[in-house]
Amino acid sequence: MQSMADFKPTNSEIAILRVLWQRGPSTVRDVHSALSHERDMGYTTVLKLMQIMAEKGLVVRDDRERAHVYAAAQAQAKAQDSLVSDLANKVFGGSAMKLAMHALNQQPCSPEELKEIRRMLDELEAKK
Amino acid sequence: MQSMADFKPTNSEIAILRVLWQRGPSTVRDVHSALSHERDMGYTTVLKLMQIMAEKGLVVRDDRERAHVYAAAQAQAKAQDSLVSDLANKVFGGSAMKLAMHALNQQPCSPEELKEIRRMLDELEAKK
DNA sequence: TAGAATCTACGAATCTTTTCGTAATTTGGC
DNA sequence: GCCAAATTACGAAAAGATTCGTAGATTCTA
Repeated sequence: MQSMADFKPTNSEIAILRVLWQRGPSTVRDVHSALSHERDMGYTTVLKLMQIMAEKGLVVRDDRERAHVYAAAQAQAKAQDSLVSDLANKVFGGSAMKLAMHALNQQPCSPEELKEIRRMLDELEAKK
Repeated sequence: MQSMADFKPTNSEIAILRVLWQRGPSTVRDVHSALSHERDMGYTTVLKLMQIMAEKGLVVRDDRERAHVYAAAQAQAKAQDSLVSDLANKVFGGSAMKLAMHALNQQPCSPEELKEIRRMLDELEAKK
């Protein structure tokens, strides 16, 4: 079991990971196109960032083709958990529950969403 | 009503805010002492950070005494909300509920905590 | 096959964050 | 009053994150 204490993507890196999670393995051009809708970044800027991410192990690179194909090294859910737990530690004294309560309180939920959460709580309780 | 879209403390700044929220208005020495248990930071490093935070408006400074007294400019709950919403936007497509579900799933909750959450959900539903 | 387009590599500039040393000032103890 | 201790101000170095230009290689197209 790896600790993953070193999974700390920067904001730009998160933006890139988001694209990779959504699109699956992608080239620099793919990512650049996807990001260009929201961000104003040069092509080589994205390239450089992705090269650095490969060095850091945030992404894996397949360079069999001329246009290298990058994929997120971590599953989205796992990465999300790391980031949630990081925030819990930084600003909620380590309590993920407090974090959850703030999240639920600050954004209106639809009745379906509320139901979904209750269902999840039931499961949690059952698993106990 | 201020938008607060610019409330983006860095990690060190969050560590300092945490102390100010916990202790209330504090001097640089207070904060440095509190942080020294977990971090290895020089006194003037903390001082400089807090001066910068005052410039940015993250803290307010009372300089009537020789040892200036700093206080967090935002209530803890408000700041927590900003950071939660920021994370939701960055990695959960803006959905605070998804964030909450990840938080609840990844850390075991006590029965009391589960009850507390259900109570909160009831309130949310009632308020609708 | 020549030229245009596309790609990677990489150095370097810039900007932000974090760090701390030094100087100057004030306070407190003796 | 004097000296040691504590404080602020501030410059600047170090480290980290972001940006992009240019060079060189490969591929595509006419």
